[in-house]
Amino acid sequence: MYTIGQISEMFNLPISTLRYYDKQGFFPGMKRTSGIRKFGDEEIETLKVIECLKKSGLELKDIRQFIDWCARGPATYPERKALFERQREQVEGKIARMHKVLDMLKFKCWYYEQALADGGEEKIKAMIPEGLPGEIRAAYQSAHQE
Amino acid sequence: MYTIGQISEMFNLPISTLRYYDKQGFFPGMKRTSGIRKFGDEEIETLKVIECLKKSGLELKDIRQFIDWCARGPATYPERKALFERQREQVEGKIARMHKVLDMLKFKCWYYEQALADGGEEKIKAMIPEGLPGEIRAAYQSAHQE
DNA sequence: TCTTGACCTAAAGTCAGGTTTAGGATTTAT
DNA sequence: ATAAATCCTAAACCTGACTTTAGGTCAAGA
Repeated sequence: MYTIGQISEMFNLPISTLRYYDKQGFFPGMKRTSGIRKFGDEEIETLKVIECLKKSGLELKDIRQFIDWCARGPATYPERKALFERQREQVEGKIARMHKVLDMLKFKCWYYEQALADGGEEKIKAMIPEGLPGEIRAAYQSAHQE
Repeated sequence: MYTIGQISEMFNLPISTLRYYDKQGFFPGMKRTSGIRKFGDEEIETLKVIECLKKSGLELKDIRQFIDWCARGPATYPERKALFERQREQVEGKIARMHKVLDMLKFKCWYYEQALADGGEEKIKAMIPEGLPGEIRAAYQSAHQE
């Protein structure tokens, strides 16, 4: 069993955030001794899931909904499964979009490297898109499609 | 030249957002005819860069800083280059973290599929982590390390 | 015993990034 | 020429996710 301060260090989250999560109902079974919160294995796993679902783009109220499903037992397995499948798709899409962002950034890195070497942008601008070197052209086109 | 409504459709952004960006100084050279905004190629490229930098995790005030650098000419090439290199690293890190999130989600998808098949979680919980099938064990361990 | 550090609550405050509202002006189609 | 759609501004409002404040309780070491 851990105190709020230990969990704060463990997860690198402010104490105020942990209290806020508790107030929002994320730790329904948490024990206390004379008012002081005791975080156990269950709460630690919950925090891992909160972090995961947050990073997947879910809002706290929807994470709260998941916590409620957990408390309602096996009858909600289908909802929980569907949630994770949905978030999995979301994250797969997100990663794909991030690769496009990365292509734009790669192009811009090259662009300013050239601009710095040439002392201006005119020469580069005239190269877009046909005259760009192969790898850069691919990044440019990936970033500018649609 | 395009009206705000056309740009709104083109980028799938609310008109109010475009006006908000304008008010924040993102289109310093934008023309108007009798008060009505005219978006040109420059503004379109700016919007693409805003979208890219936003998705890379940059705040609007830092994107605004970049716009100001652009207006100050070639003297700021080093700052602009450094910005894109920094954001490129950020996004590479972000993608790596998203793969870990994805591993957690894959594990949870499998978990609830099993729970649904078994009618309970006891059997699965007893398998963690040694008894898990290879691919699932890898995802579990990737998601639970540190 | 006393004091210091870690814990507690409720309620108000903060911040980013917009969105809505209210009241007009302009442009386009009929 | 008039009606409908689209544009404008300033200012107030909103949302999510915390954080800070103010005032107090608890536990462990000197």
